[in-house]
Amino acid sequence: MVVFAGQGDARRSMALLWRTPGSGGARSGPGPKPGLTVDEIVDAAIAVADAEGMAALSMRAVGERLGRTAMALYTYVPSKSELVDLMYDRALAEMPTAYDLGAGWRAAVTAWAEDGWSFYLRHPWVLQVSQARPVLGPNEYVSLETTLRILRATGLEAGVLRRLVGALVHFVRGAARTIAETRQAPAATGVSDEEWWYARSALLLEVVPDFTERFPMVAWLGAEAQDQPGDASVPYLEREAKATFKVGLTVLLDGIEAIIGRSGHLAGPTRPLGPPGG
Amino acid sequence: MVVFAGQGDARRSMALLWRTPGSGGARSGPGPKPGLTVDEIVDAAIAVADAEGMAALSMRAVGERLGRTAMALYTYVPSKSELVDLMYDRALAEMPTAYDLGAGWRAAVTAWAEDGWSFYLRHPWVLQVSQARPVLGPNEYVSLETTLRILRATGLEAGVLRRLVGALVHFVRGAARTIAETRQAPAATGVSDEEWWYARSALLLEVVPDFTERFPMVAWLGAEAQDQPGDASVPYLEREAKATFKVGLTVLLDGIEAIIGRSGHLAGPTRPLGPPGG
DNA sequence: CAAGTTACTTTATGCCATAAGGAGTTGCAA
DNA sequence: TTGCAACTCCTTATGGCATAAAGTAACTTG
Repeated sequence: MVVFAGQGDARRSMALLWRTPGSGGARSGPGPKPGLTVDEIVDAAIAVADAEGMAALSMRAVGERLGRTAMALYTYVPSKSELVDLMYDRALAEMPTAYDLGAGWRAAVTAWAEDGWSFYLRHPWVLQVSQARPVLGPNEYVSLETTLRILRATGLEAGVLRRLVGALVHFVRGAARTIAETRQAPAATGVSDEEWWYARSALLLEVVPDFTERFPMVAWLGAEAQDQPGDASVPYLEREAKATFKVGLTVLLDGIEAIIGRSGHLAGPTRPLGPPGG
Repeated sequence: MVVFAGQGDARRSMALLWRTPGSGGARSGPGPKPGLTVDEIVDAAIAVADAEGMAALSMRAVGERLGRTAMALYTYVPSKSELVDLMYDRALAEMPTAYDLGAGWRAAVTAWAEDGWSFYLRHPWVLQVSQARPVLGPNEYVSLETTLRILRATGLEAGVLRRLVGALVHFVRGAARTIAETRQAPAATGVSDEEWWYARSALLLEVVPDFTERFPMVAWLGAEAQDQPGDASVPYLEREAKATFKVGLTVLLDGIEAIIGRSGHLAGPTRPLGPPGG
């Protein structure tokens, strides 16, 4: 039998994620009582990442917040990367798990997307957790199940549904990422967005005096943006990002409606809409 | 007059990006001749990032590729972050700058999105360059101008157009990111996707024996995915990601058509479609 | 030819994750 | 009751990172 590299570690991290008995809290045997729990460490780590960004998340920073050294954490968590996995899954628990389909799938998807949007803005670092080797934790699946329950109401077949979920998630994450990164930047660099843009656009015109001739469409769009009135209490970039989110979502939902119309005509009687008994 | 922090540095990096005279190549004055150019360094850095990912991009690695120490690079480039900006803008130069609108905007946007897709897969690290403080280099604007020239053909007004560009970019980047991260992972961890998934899903069923009952929709969608025949030469994840990209793009384009239809009816005669003389 | 400028190196500082090796605490078995 | 094994938590490497500081050598201009 082939034993893949790290399979032992994989078992431990799965146990941690799913809170298999014995992986979480108080022990019985000899030795000093644990002064911390995995949950406390995960919470502290989330607090650090929320406040100072993923880049500032170090084992030392988390340990300090709990009155320990960096190395103390390794008693509870195998490595930083497993800690990030735990943070990710724990944060995901904040996502709502039920949506009312009474007003139709479109309203439900809109609510879901808005919830995702505000979730990512609450925890911007989540967007930096790689999806390559996904965190197969309980809340990832709860969240996916919730999304699928909504989208099943479109009546589309499984293959299209699967890809639709992907496309929607790509869009929501991408839209949120813009603001998430924007919000990290001032804290990280000590320069506000206004200062930065003011200085940079002055420099741009200095270095590229013929900007308007070289990039007429860009200049035109920029000029039109100036004209818009706006609530000054919300920074311009945030207002614009939210507007992009709304427009994009409308477009996506309109597109889904179009596909539903087509598949209804083309495919005749629809395929089964879910698992037996769903 | 207020001098913002780092404005001097900002001027230098703008000069580097836009290749203002004196910022690039051979000098005249005393001292040894420069053995390198900024371009050579940027190319070497891109080569490192393409081959080993953004995480492996260190000043040492770039220097080594050029037979220098890490510190030698600081003669040419103010810091690593400026180097990344230069890499970003230089890579962006690969994006096509002209699209035929003869077959309509829909065909052109599709071609544009496909080009973006393959660009991001050629240079996955580009997706890790923060958009918070955008790299205001020439090729960013060339690329934006190109996109706008295509989308102007939709006849939509400036505000909607601006947000549409954002939404499309979010989607393309998001879709590409999935594969980009997937491709980095095996090299970074030494475990192939197949091995990883095989081990992980076995563990999942072991830790969560009641998976199908807890997540019926997820299980259903997973089962349906198994049934699909597929070209075995392309890894499953990549095939699926490409399919997500195609479905999502179709949905977006259908949605744009829907919006065009509505705005035509509601807004009456359209607003000017671009800059004067565009 | 001397002086100043510049390319490039070595060395040092202070971060980071984490391996290794204690030190002290606790429960259980002899 | 004693002593050992297990355990938490600490200190101290080790090797990576960006980059500051200072040194060396090459080159041009006065």
